[in-house]
Amino acid sequence: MSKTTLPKRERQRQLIEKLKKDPFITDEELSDDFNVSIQTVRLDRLELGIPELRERIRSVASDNYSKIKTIEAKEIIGEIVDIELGENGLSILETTNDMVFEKTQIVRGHYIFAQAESLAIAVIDAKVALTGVANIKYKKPIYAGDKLVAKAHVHRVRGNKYFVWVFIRVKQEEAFRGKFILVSVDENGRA
Amino acid sequence: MSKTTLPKRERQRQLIEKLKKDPFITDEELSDDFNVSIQTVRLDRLELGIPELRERIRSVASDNYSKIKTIEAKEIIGEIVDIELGENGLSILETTNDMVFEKTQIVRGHYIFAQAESLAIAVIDAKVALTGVANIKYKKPIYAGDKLVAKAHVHRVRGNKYFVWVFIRVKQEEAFRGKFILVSVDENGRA
DNA sequence: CTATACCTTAATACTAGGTACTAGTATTAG
DNA sequence: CTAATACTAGTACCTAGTATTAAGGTATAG
Repeated sequence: MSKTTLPKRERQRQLIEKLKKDPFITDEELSDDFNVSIQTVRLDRLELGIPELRERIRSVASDNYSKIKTIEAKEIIGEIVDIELGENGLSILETTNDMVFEKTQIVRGHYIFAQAESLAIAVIDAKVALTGVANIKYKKPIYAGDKLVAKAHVHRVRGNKYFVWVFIRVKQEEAFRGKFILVSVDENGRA
Repeated sequence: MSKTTLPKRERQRQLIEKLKKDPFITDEELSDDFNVSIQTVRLDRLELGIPELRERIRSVASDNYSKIKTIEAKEIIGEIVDIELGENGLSILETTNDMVFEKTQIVRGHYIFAQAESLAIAVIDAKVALTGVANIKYKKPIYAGDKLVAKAHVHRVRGNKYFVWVFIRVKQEEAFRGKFILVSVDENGRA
């Protein structure tokens, strides 16, 4: 951008920004960008306590390694602690900071929906299921850290249609209720 | 484990396994584990086409970096391509293999729900919103690769309640419809 | 106007975790 | 016995650094 060199303060501020956005930048590239020597970049990093490229990459990798693992394990969202196939089930979801709206710290609705739907699907005694209809209501906001306890109950079965009710409570207080009509399908996804 | 060295085949098989489970192992550690020289490990990697530690870490990092980014960018699920605040909006979600039930390749309902809810929240002209009630219906199964086109329309506003209808189509065919009642809240999450 | 402090650059020695290559030994099969 | 296969050893080189010492430049205070 600009050819003139920035004052130290500003340069360091931008350095932090830059590496936050993209931690995969070498000192050499940075020294080019800022139009200073590579030593200056290194002094800056030292002052700011920013580790070297390889460490940055390593931490991105190991941070996300476990993170991704848990996200993928989320075929079913929430941990099923008790289930009676075709009858009822109970699952628990510990909400985290990843699940919230930044501004309000309120857990995004679809995580709650996902827990409920996952449990509803798990509880019915069919190979594969599809949500047909859901009628849901959020009763009160849920915050990061809240432990959601979902109870599902198979209300009625008619043909390949399952009527499942799910209630989610936080500290004994009802936070969500949903009625799902699930449709079991064959291997080809036909109802 | 065993002090005796394994036959080459078996060692290489285990090497692959090991690095799959944990890609953060150096050649030196591997040579210790397998009780062979570091050169042997390197020959093995060369034969098997396994890159060096730093490359492995780098790819874990960058793979997951974008993956995490998109997951985190999931403040809004799907890409909003058009929006008239308070009126209507349009978003597109390209479904991927990450989103499906393994057995049937059918996209999990909560992704669809999330797209619809995200758009509904985005379209209303309020700082923060919370889903109060939703009435939804899945009309047909959606498969990995399908492009979901969601249209939201603000139906009515009453006080801090917004009635938003969302329709999702796949190749012009309706796949989902939902009616959301969204509640705007203040900074403290109160309605 | 000079002295001091700070900023920047340069240069050198050293590190981890490799690649690429050459040269060798040990073991086994035919 | 010979050839093939498996393994080990060692060297030169690379990248992206750390750590340290030294040397200039500039701005500001006295």
